[in-house]
Amino acid sequence: MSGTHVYVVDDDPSVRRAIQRLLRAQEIEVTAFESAQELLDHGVPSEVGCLVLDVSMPGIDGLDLQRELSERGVDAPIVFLTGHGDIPMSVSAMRGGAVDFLVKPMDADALVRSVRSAMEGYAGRRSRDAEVVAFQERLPGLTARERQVLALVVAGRLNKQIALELGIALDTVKVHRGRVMRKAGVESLAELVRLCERAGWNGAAPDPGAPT
Amino acid sequence: MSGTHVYVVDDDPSVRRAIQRLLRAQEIEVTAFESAQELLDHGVPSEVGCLVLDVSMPGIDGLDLQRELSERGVDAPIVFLTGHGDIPMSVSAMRGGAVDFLVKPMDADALVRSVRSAMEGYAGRRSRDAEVVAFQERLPGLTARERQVLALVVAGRLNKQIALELGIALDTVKVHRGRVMRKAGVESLAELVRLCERAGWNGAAPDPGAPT
DNA sequence: TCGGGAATGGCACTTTGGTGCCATTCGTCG
DNA sequence: CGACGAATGGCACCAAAGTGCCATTCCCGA
Repeated sequence: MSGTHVYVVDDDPSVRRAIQRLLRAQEIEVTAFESAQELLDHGVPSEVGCLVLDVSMPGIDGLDLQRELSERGVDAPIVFLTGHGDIPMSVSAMRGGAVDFLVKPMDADALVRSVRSAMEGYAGRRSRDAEVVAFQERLPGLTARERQVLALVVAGRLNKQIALELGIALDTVKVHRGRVMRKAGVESLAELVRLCERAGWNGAAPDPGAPT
Repeated sequence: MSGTHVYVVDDDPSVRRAIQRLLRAQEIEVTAFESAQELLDHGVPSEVGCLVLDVSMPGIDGLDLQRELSERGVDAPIVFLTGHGDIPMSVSAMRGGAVDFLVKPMDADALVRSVRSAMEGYAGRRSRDAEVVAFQERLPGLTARERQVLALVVAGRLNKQIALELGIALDTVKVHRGRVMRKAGVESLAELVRLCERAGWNGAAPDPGAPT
Protein backbone atom coordinates (compact mmCIF):
# COMPACT_ATOMS: atom_id res chain seq x y z
CA MET A 1 0.00 0.00 0.00
CA SER A 2 1.09 3.54 -0.53
CA GLY A 3 0.58 6.65 1.49
CA THR A 4 1.07 5.29 4.96
CA HIS A 5 4.49 6.68 5.59
CA VAL A 6 5.72 10.12 6.58
CA TYR A 7 9.21 11.43 5.88
CA VAL A 8 10.54 14.15 8.10
CA VAL A 9 13.51 16.41 7.38
CA ASP A 10 14.79 18.68 10.16
CA ASP A 11 18.29 19.48 11.23
CA ASP A 12 17.30 19.76 14.88
CA PRO A 13 17.45 16.32 16.52
CA SER A 14 15.05 17.28 19.26
CA VAL A 15 12.45 18.40 16.76
CA ARG A 16 12.91 15.18 14.79
CA ARG A 17 12.41 13.14 17.90
CA ALA A 18 9.38 15.14 18.95
CA ILE A 19 7.70 14.72 15.57
CA GLN A 20 8.48 11.04 15.46
CA ARG A 21 6.95 10.52 18.88
CA LEU A 22 3.95 12.57 17.96
CA LEU A 23 3.18 10.82 14.70
CA ARG A 24 4.00 7.34 15.91
CA ALA A 25 1.54 7.87 18.72
CA GLN A 26 -0.96 8.32 15.90
CA GLU A 27 0.15 5.01 14.41
CA ILE A 28 1.77 6.75 11.49
CA GLU A 29 5.07 5.33 10.29
CA VAL A 30 7.84 7.89 10.33
CA THR A 31 11.33 8.10 8.92
CA ALA A 32 13.43 11.14 9.82
CA PHE A 33 16.37 12.70 8.00
CA GLU A 34 18.85 15.25 9.23
CA SER A 35 19.25 17.02 5.91
CA ALA A 36 17.63 17.42 2.55
CA GLN A 37 20.59 15.76 0.91
CA GLU A 38 20.10 12.72 3.06
CA LEU A 39 16.53 12.41 1.90
CA LEU A 40 17.50 12.85 -1.72
CA ASP A 41 20.24 10.22 -1.41
CA HIS A 42 17.79 7.86 0.22
CA GLY A 43 15.24 8.51 -2.47
CA VAL A 44 11.53 8.94 -2.02
CA PRO A 45 9.76 5.61 -2.23
CA SER A 46 6.25 5.40 -3.52
CA GLU A 47 4.83 4.47 -0.15
CA VAL A 48 5.39 7.98 1.14
CA GLY A 49 2.15 9.67 2.13
CA CYS A 50 3.42 13.03 3.28
CA LEU A 51 6.61 15.00 3.79
CA VAL A 52 7.27 17.25 6.77
CA LEU A 53 10.07 19.67 6.03
CA ASP A 54 11.85 22.25 8.09
CA VAL A 55 12.22 25.43 6.08
CA SER A 56 15.56 26.70 7.28
CA MET A 57 18.32 24.16 7.30
CA PRO A 58 22.00 24.29 6.50
CA GLY A 59 22.76 23.20 2.95
CA ILE A 60 19.63 22.64 0.89
CA ASP A 61 16.74 24.34 2.63
CA GLY A 62 13.15 23.24 2.66
CA LEU A 63 12.03 25.40 -0.25
CA ASP A 64 14.89 24.22 -2.42
CA LEU A 65 14.04 20.67 -1.55
CA GLN A 66 10.45 21.29 -2.53
CA ARG A 67 11.56 22.50 -5.94
CA GLU A 68 13.98 19.64 -6.34
CA LEU A 69 11.36 17.05 -5.49
CA SER A 70 8.90 18.68 -7.81
CA GLU A 71 11.41 18.44 -10.63
CA ARG A 72 11.97 14.80 -9.86
CA GLY A 73 8.28 14.19 -10.20
CA VAL A 74 7.65 13.56 -6.52
CA ASP A 75 4.21 14.94 -5.90
CA ALA A 76 3.68 13.89 -2.31
CA PRO A 77 2.11 16.61 -0.17
CA ILE A 78 4.48 18.75 1.85
CA VAL A 79 3.89 20.31 5.27
CA PHE A 80 6.43 22.96 6.17
CA LEU A 81 7.65 23.79 9.63
CA THR A 82 9.60 26.86 10.52
CA GLY A 83 11.09 28.62 13.47
CA HIS A 84 11.71 31.92 11.84
CA GLY A 85 9.87 32.20 8.60
CA ASP A 86 8.28 35.21 7.06
CA ILE A 87 5.31 35.80 4.86
CA PRO A 88 7.06 35.82 1.47
CA MET A 89 8.55 32.49 2.42
CA SER A 90 5.18 31.00 3.26
CA VAL A 91 3.67 32.42 0.09
CA SER A 92 6.42 30.87 -1.96
CA ALA A 93 5.97 27.52 -0.28
CA MET A 94 2.22 27.51 -0.69
CA ARG A 95 2.47 28.60 -4.29
CA GLY A 96 4.83 25.68 -4.78
CA GLY A 97 2.03 23.39 -3.77
CA ALA A 98 2.63 22.95 -0.06
CA VAL A 99 -0.41 21.90 1.89
CA ASP A 100 0.49 23.80 5.05
CA PHE A 101 3.10 26.05 6.59
CA LEU A 102 3.28 25.84 10.35
CA VAL A 103 5.28 28.01 12.70
CA LYS A 104 7.24 26.77 15.70
CA PRO A 105 6.73 26.39 18.51
CA MET A 106 4.40 24.09 16.76
CA ASP A 107 0.93 23.13 17.74
CA ALA A 108 1.10 19.34 17.94
CA ASP A 109 -2.55 18.99 17.15
CA ALA A 110 -2.31 21.24 14.13
CA LEU A 111 0.60 19.23 12.77
CA VAL A 112 -1.21 15.95 13.18
CA ARG A 113 -4.35 17.28 11.55
CA SER A 114 -2.37 18.74 8.71
CA VAL A 115 -0.42 15.56 8.07
CA ARG A 116 -3.50 13.39 8.30
CA SER A 117 -5.53 15.44 5.88
CA ALA A 118 -2.56 15.66 3.53
CA MET A 119 -2.17 11.89 3.54
CA GLU A 120 -5.86 11.33 3.00
CA GLY A 121 -6.04 13.82 0.18
CA TYR A 122 -3.01 12.32 -1.49
CA ALA A 123 -4.30 8.77 -1.14
CA GLY A 124 -7.60 9.83 -2.66
CA ARG A 125 -5.87 11.56 -5.50
CA ARG A 126 -3.65 8.58 -6.18
CA SER A 127 -6.46 6.10 -6.26
CA ARG A 128 -8.42 8.36 -8.57
CA ASP A 129 -5.38 8.59 -10.80
CA ALA A 130 -4.71 4.88 -10.78
CA GLU A 131 -6.45 4.07 -14.04
CA VAL A 132 -4.78 7.02 -15.70
CA VAL A 133 -1.37 5.86 -14.55
CA ALA A 134 -2.06 2.36 -15.80
CA PHE A 135 -3.07 3.83 -19.13
CA GLN A 136 0.06 5.96 -19.39
CA GLU A 137 2.18 2.93 -18.72
CA ARG A 138 0.57 1.21 -21.66
CA LEU A 139 1.20 4.10 -24.06
CA PRO A 140 4.87 3.36 -24.69
CA GLY A 141 3.78 -0.06 -25.92
CA LEU A 142 2.22 1.62 -28.93
CA THR A 143 4.18 1.97 -32.15
CA ALA A 144 4.68 5.39 -33.70
CA ARG A 145 2.00 4.72 -36.27
CA GLU A 146 -0.45 3.60 -33.65
CA ARG A 147 0.15 6.78 -31.69
CA GLN A 148 -0.54 8.86 -34.77
CA VAL A 149 -3.77 7.02 -35.33
CA LEU A 150 -4.67 7.37 -31.68
CA ALA A 151 -4.13 11.11 -31.84
CA LEU A 152 -6.46 11.45 -34.79
CA VAL A 153 -9.04 9.10 -33.34
CA VAL A 154 -9.34 11.05 -30.11
CA ALA A 155 -9.42 14.21 -32.18
CA GLY A 156 -12.71 12.89 -33.52
CA ARG A 157 -11.64 12.08 -37.06
CA LEU A 158 -13.38 9.37 -39.02
CA ASN A 159 -11.34 6.39 -40.13
CA LYS A 160 -11.41 7.54 -43.69
CA GLN A 161 -10.20 11.01 -42.74
CA ILE A 162 -7.35 9.44 -40.83
CA ALA A 163 -6.51 7.33 -43.85
CA LEU A 164 -6.39 10.47 -45.97
CA GLU A 165 -4.29 12.46 -43.52
CA LEU A 166 -1.79 9.67 -43.07
CA GLY A 167 -1.87 8.68 -46.70
CA ILE A 168 -2.73 5.05 -46.03
CA ALA A 169 -5.64 2.78 -46.78
CA LEU A 170 -8.84 2.69 -44.77
CA ASP A 171 -8.34 -0.94 -43.92
CA THR A 172 -4.92 -0.23 -42.50
CA VAL A 173 -6.34 2.46 -40.26
CA LYS A 174 -8.86 -0.01 -38.93
CA VAL A 175 -6.07 -2.43 -38.08
CA HIS A 176 -4.08 0.21 -36.23
CA ARG A 177 -7.16 1.45 -34.46
CA GLY A 178 -8.06 -2.01 -33.32
CA ARG A 179 -4.58 -2.59 -32.00
CA VAL A 180 -4.63 0.72 -30.15
CA MET A 181 -7.82 -0.27 -28.38
CA ARG A 182 -6.38 -3.61 -27.37
CA LYS A 183 -3.02 -2.26 -26.28
CA ALA A 184 -4.58 0.61 -24.36
CA GLY A 185 -6.78 -1.86 -22.60
CA VAL A 186 -10.00 -0.02 -23.26
CA GLU A 187 -13.34 -1.28 -24.39
CA SER A 188 -14.85 1.82 -25.88
CA LEU A 189 -13.93 4.98 -27.70
CA ALA A 190 -15.38 6.99 -24.84
CA GLU A 191 -13.00 5.37 -22.40
CA LEU A 192 -10.07 5.98 -24.70
CA VAL A 193 -10.89 9.65 -25.08
CA ARG A 194 -11.46 10.08 -21.37
CA LEU A 195 -8.14 8.53 -20.47
CA CYS A 196 -6.22 10.57 -23.04
CA GLU A 197 -7.90 13.66 -21.70
CA ARG A 198 -7.10 12.89 -18.08
CA ALA A 199 -3.58 11.85 -18.93
CA GLY A 200 -3.12 15.20 -20.58
CA TRP A 201 -2.16 13.38 -23.72
CA ASN A 202 -1.96 15.64 -26.74
CA GLY A 203 -0.43 13.30 -29.23
CA ALA A 204 3.02 14.74 -28.66
CA ALA A 205 5.11 12.70 -31.06
CA PRO A 206 3.53 13.27 -34.44
CA ASP A 207 6.86 13.97 -36.06
CA PRO A 208 8.31 11.17 -38.14
CA GLY A 209 11.53 9.61 -37.08
CA ALA A 210 10.55 9.19 -33.48
CA PRO A 211 12.16 6.37 -31.53
CA THR A 212 10.03 3.31 -31.15
CA MET B 1 -13.94 41.68 -23.45
CA SER B 2 -13.08 40.23 -20.09
CA GLY B 3 -10.10 40.42 -17.82
CA THR B 4 -9.02 43.99 -18.39
CA HIS B 5 -10.26 45.44 -15.17
CA VAL B 6 -8.91 45.40 -11.63
CA TYR B 7 -11.06 45.84 -8.54
CA VAL B 8 -9.39 47.13 -5.41
CA VAL B 9 -10.77 46.96 -1.89
CA ASP B 10 -8.94 48.82 0.87
CA ASP B 11 -10.27 50.92 3.69
CA ASP B 12 -7.33 53.29 3.56
CA PRO B 13 -8.02 56.08 1.03
CA SER B 14 -4.36 56.83 0.53
CA VAL B 15 -3.62 53.21 -0.32
CA ARG B 16 -6.54 53.10 -2.73
CA ARG B 17 -5.30 56.23 -4.46
CA ALA B 18 -1.76 54.90 -4.61
CA ILE B 19 -2.82 51.64 -6.18
CA GLN B 20 -5.07 53.37 -8.64
CA ARG B 21 -2.28 55.66 -9.74
CA LEU B 22 0.11 52.77 -9.98
CA LEU B 23 -2.09 50.52 -12.06
CA ARG B 24 -3.49 53.25 -14.26
CA ALA B 25 0.04 54.20 -15.11
CA GLN B 26 0.25 50.66 -16.47
CA GLU B 27 -2.87 51.27 -18.51
CA ILE B 28 -4.91 48.94 -16.35
CA GLU B 29 -8.47 50.01 -15.59
CA VAL B 30 -9.12 50.22 -11.88
CA THR B 31 -12.18 50.56 -9.71
CA ALA B 32 -11.67 50.99 -5.97
CA PHE B 33 -13.99 50.20 -3.08
CA GLU B 34 -13.77 51.27 0.51
CA SER B 35 -15.18 48.06 1.94
CA ALA B 36 -15.92 44.49 1.07
CA GLN B 37 -19.61 45.13 1.41
CA GLU B 38 -19.39 47.88 -1.14
CA LEU B 39 -17.82 45.49 -3.62
CA LEU B 40 -20.43 42.83 -2.93
CA ASP B 41 -23.24 45.35 -3.36
CA HIS B 42 -21.71 46.54 -6.58
CA GLY B 43 -21.33 42.99 -7.80
CA VAL B 44 -18.40 41.54 -9.64
CA PRO B 45 -18.87 41.91 -13.39
CA SER B 46 -17.36 39.42 -15.73
CA GLU B 47 -14.87 41.87 -17.11
CA VAL B 48 -12.88 41.74 -13.89
CA GLY B 49 -9.38 40.44 -14.43
CA CYS B 50 -8.01 40.57 -10.92
CA LEU B 51 -8.94 41.60 -7.40
CA VAL B 52 -6.60 43.39 -5.03
CA LEU B 53 -7.81 43.06 -1.45
CA ASP B 54 -6.60 44.45 1.80
CA VAL B 55 -6.61 41.72 4.41
CA SER B 56 -7.53 43.65 7.52
CA MET B 57 -10.50 45.90 7.17
CA PRO B 58 -13.38 46.84 9.44
CA GLY B 59 -16.47 44.74 8.79
CA ILE B 60 -15.88 41.95 6.30
CA ASP B 61 -12.14 41.40 6.04
CA GLY B 62 -10.22 40.27 3.00
CA LEU B 63 -10.23 36.57 3.84
CA ASP B 64 -13.95 36.56 4.48
CA LEU B 65 -14.49 38.34 1.21
CA GLN B 66 -12.40 35.70 -0.53
CA ARG B 67 -14.62 32.97 0.87
CA GLU B 68 -17.75 34.87 0.03
CA LEU B 69 -16.67 35.43 -3.55
CA SER B 70 -15.68 31.82 -3.89
CA GLU B 71 -19.14 30.75 -2.77
CA ARG B 72 -20.68 33.09 -5.27
CA GLY B 73 -18.70 31.45 -8.00
CA VAL B 74 -16.40 34.37 -8.63
CA ASP B 75 -13.11 32.78 -9.57
CA ALA B 76 -11.10 35.86 -10.47
CA PRO B 77 -7.55 35.78 -9.10
CA ILE B 78 -6.97 37.61 -5.84
CA VAL B 79 -3.84 39.45 -4.73
CA PHE B 80 -3.81 40.25 -1.03
CA LEU B 81 -2.19 43.22 0.60
CA THR B 82 -1.57 43.56 4.27
CA GLY B 83 -0.02 45.90 6.75
CA HIS B 84 0.11 43.53 9.66
CA GLY B 85 -0.47 40.01 8.51
CA ASP B 86 1.02 36.86 9.89
CA ILE B 87 1.96 33.51 8.43
CA PRO B 88 -1.21 31.59 9.27
CA MET B 89 -3.14 34.34 7.59
CA SER B 90 -1.06 34.11 4.44
CA VAL B 91 -1.33 30.33 4.44
CA SER B 92 -5.06 30.53 4.74
CA ALA B 93 -5.26 33.03 1.90
CA MET B 94 -3.01 31.03 -0.38
CA ARG B 95 -4.85 27.84 0.37
CA GLY B 96 -8.01 29.65 -0.55
CA GLY B 97 -6.57 30.14 -3.99
CA ALA B 98 -4.98 33.56 -3.73
CA VAL B 99 -2.25 34.19 -6.26
CA ASP B 100 -0.13 36.37 -4.00
CA PHE B 101 0.06 37.85 -0.53
CA LEU B 102 2.07 41.03 -0.34
CA VAL B 103 3.13 42.95 2.73
CA LYS B 104 3.03 46.72 3.14
CA PRO B 105 4.87 48.91 2.70
CA MET B 106 4.32 47.41 -0.65
CA ASP B 107 6.78 47.04 -3.43
CA ALA B 108 5.08 48.78 -6.32
CA ASP B 109 6.88 46.68 -8.86
CA ALA B 110 5.96 43.45 -7.10
CA LEU B 111 2.31 44.45 -7.04
CA VAL B 112 2.26 45.31 -10.71
CA ARG B 113 3.99 42.09 -11.66
CA SER B 114 1.64 40.07 -9.51
CA VAL B 115 -1.46 41.71 -10.90
CA ARG B 116 -0.25 41.41 -14.45
CA SER B 117 0.59 37.75 -14.23
CA ALA B 118 -2.67 37.07 -12.42
CA MET B 119 -4.63 38.76 -15.18
CA GLU B 120 -2.76 36.95 -17.88
CA GLY B 121 -3.17 33.60 -16.24
CA TYR B 122 -6.86 34.20 -15.71
CA ALA B 123 -7.39 35.34 -19.26
CA GLY B 124 -5.61 32.28 -20.53
CA ARG B 125 -7.66 30.03 -18.33
CA ARG B 126 -10.88 31.67 -19.41
CA SER B 127 -10.16 31.38 -23.08
CA ARG B 128 -9.21 27.76 -22.65
CA ASP B 129 -12.47 27.20 -20.80
CA ALA B 130 -14.55 29.02 -23.37
CA GLU B 131 -15.63 25.95 -25.31
CA VAL B 132 -16.45 24.16 -22.08
CA VAL B 133 -18.58 27.06 -20.91
CA ALA B 134 -20.38 27.15 -24.23
CA PHE B 135 -21.01 23.44 -23.89
CA GLN B 136 -22.36 23.76 -20.36
CA GLU B 137 -24.72 26.43 -21.49
CA ARG B 138 -26.14 24.06 -24.06
CA LEU B 139 -26.71 21.26 -21.56
CA PRO B 140 -29.90 22.69 -20.03
CA GLY B 141 -31.37 22.59 -23.52
CA LEU B 142 -31.37 18.83 -23.33
CA THR B 143 -34.44 16.97 -22.16
CA ALA B 144 -34.20 14.56 -19.23
CA ARG B 145 -34.20 11.58 -21.55
CA GLU B 146 -31.48 13.05 -23.70
CA ARG B 147 -29.33 13.62 -20.64
CA GLN B 148 -29.77 10.00 -19.62
CA VAL B 149 -28.73 8.86 -23.04
CA LEU B 150 -25.80 11.26 -23.02
CA ALA B 151 -24.61 9.86 -19.70
CA LEU B 152 -24.63 6.33 -21.02
CA VAL B 153 -23.07 7.30 -24.33
CA VAL B 154 -20.10 8.98 -22.68
CA ALA B 155 -19.87 6.01 -20.35
CA GLY B 156 -19.02 4.01 -23.43
CA ARG B 157 -22.21 2.00 -23.74
CA LEU B 158 -23.38 0.75 -27.10
CA ASN B 159 -26.74 1.93 -28.36
CA LYS B 160 -28.29 -1.43 -27.74
CA GLN B 161 -27.00 -1.51 -24.20
CA ILE B 162 -28.50 1.91 -23.64
CA ALA B 163 -31.78 0.70 -25.06
CA LEU B 164 -31.72 -2.21 -22.65
CA GLU B 165 -30.82 -0.13 -19.62
CA LEU B 166 -33.46 2.47 -20.33
CA GLY B 167 -36.00 -0.08 -21.44
CA ILE B 168 -36.63 1.55 -24.81
CA ALA B 169 -36.11 0.58 -28.42
CA LEU B 170 -32.80 0.78 -30.23
CA ASP B 171 -34.23 3.15 -32.78
CA THR B 172 -35.38 5.53 -30.10
CA VAL B 173 -31.91 5.62 -28.60
CA LYS B 174 -30.51 6.57 -31.97
CA VAL B 175 -32.95 9.44 -32.22
CA HIS B 176 -32.03 10.76 -28.78
CA ARG B 177 -28.37 10.32 -29.44
CA GLY B 178 -28.59 12.22 -32.68
CA ARG B 179 -30.43 15.04 -30.99
CA VAL B 180 -27.84 15.18 -28.22
CA MET B 181 -25.07 15.58 -30.75
CA ARG B 182 -26.91 18.37 -32.51
CA LYS B 183 -27.95 20.19 -29.35
CA ALA B 184 -24.50 19.88 -27.81
CA GLY B 185 -23.05 21.31 -30.97
CA VAL B 186 -20.46 18.62 -31.41
CA GLU B 187 -19.42 16.75 -34.49
CA SER B 188 -17.93 13.63 -33.00
CA LEU B 189 -18.25 11.32 -30.06
CA ALA B 190 -14.68 12.16 -29.09
CA GLU B 191 -15.56 15.82 -28.80
CA LEU B 192 -18.63 15.02 -26.75
CA VAL B 193 -16.70 12.89 -24.31
CA ARG B 194 -13.92 15.44 -24.01
CA LEU B 195 -16.32 18.26 -23.22
CA CYS B 196 -18.24 16.22 -20.67
CA GLU B 197 -14.95 15.30 -19.07
CA ARG B 198 -13.70 18.87 -18.92
CA ALA B 199 -17.04 20.15 -17.73
CA GLY B 200 -16.85 17.66 -14.91
CA TRP B 201 -20.17 16.27 -16.03
CA ASN B 202 -21.04 12.96 -14.48
CA GLY B 203 -24.59 12.59 -15.66
CA ALA B 204 -25.75 12.49 -12.06
CA ALA B 205 -28.34 9.85 -12.77
CA PRO B 206 -26.91 6.56 -14.08
CA ASP B 207 -27.46 3.59 -11.82
CA PRO B 208 -25.25 0.50 -12.12
CA GLY B 209 -22.44 0.56 -14.61
CA ALA B 210 -19.84 -1.80 -13.17
CA PRO B 211 -18.85 -3.44 -16.47
CA THR B 212 -16.68 -0.83 -18.05
C1' DT C 1 -60.10 22.15 -27.61
C1' DC C 2 -56.27 22.63 -30.55
C1' DG C 3 -51.15 23.02 -31.44
C1' DG C 4 -46.80 21.55 -30.35
C1' DG C 5 -43.00 19.50 -28.08
C1' DA C 6 -41.33 15.18 -26.13
C1' DA C 7 -40.97 10.39 -26.22
C1' DT C 8 -41.64 6.40 -28.52
C1' DG C 9 -40.84 3.06 -32.23
C1' DG C 10 -40.94 1.14 -36.85
C1' DC C 11 -38.77 0.88 -41.61
C1' DA C 12 -35.45 1.43 -45.15
C1' DC C 13 -31.01 2.50 -46.44
C1' DT C 14 -26.21 4.24 -46.16
C1' DT C 15 -22.05 4.84 -43.82
C1' DT C 16 -18.76 3.55 -40.31
C1' DG C 17 -16.59 0.56 -37.40
C1' DG C 18 -14.57 -3.84 -36.21
C1' DT C 19 -12.58 -8.48 -37.01
C1' DG C 20 -10.33 -12.37 -39.28
C1' DC C 21 -7.59 -14.08 -42.64
C1' DC C 22 -4.23 -13.70 -46.04
C1' DA C 23 -0.28 -11.62 -48.47
C1' DT C 24 3.63 -8.45 -49.31
C1' DT C 25 7.38 -5.47 -48.17
C1' DC C 26 10.91 -3.63 -45.02
C1' DG C 27 14.17 -3.50 -41.49
C1' DT C 28 16.43 -5.53 -37.62
C1' DC C 29 18.46 -8.91 -34.84
C1' DG C 30 20.65 -13.36 -34.19
C1' DC D 1 20.60 -16.04 -44.36
C1' DG D 2 16.22 -16.65 -41.83
C1' DA D 3 12.94 -15.42 -38.30
C1' DC D 4 10.14 -11.76 -36.68
C1' DG D 5 7.68 -7.59 -35.85
C1' DA D 6 5.78 -3.43 -38.05
C1' DA D 7 3.34 -1.53 -41.64
C1' DT D 8 0.62 -2.06 -45.40
C1' DG D 9 -3.61 -3.35 -47.87
C1' DG D 10 -7.11 -6.30 -49.95
C1' DC D 11 -11.44 -9.08 -49.11
C1' DA D 12 -15.44 -10.77 -46.85
C1' DC D 13 -18.72 -10.26 -43.49
C1' DC D 14 -21.13 -8.66 -39.58
C1' DA D 15 -22.27 -5.21 -36.09
C1' DA D 16 -23.11 -0.61 -34.99
C1' DA D 17 -24.19 4.01 -35.97
C1' DG D 18 -26.58 7.59 -38.38
C1' DT D 19 -30.53 9.56 -41.22
C1' DG D 20 -35.00 10.51 -43.04
C1' DC D 21 -39.67 9.75 -42.95
C1' DC D 22 -43.78 8.40 -40.82
C1' DA D 23 -46.98 7.42 -37.01
C1' DT D 24 -48.76 7.28 -32.25
C1' DT D 25 -49.31 8.72 -27.59
C1' DC D 26 -49.13 11.97 -23.80
C1' DC D 27 -49.08 16.17 -21.63
C1' DC D 28 -48.98 21.09 -21.31
C1' DG D 29 -50.19 25.68 -22.29
C1' DA D 30 -52.74 29.09 -25.19
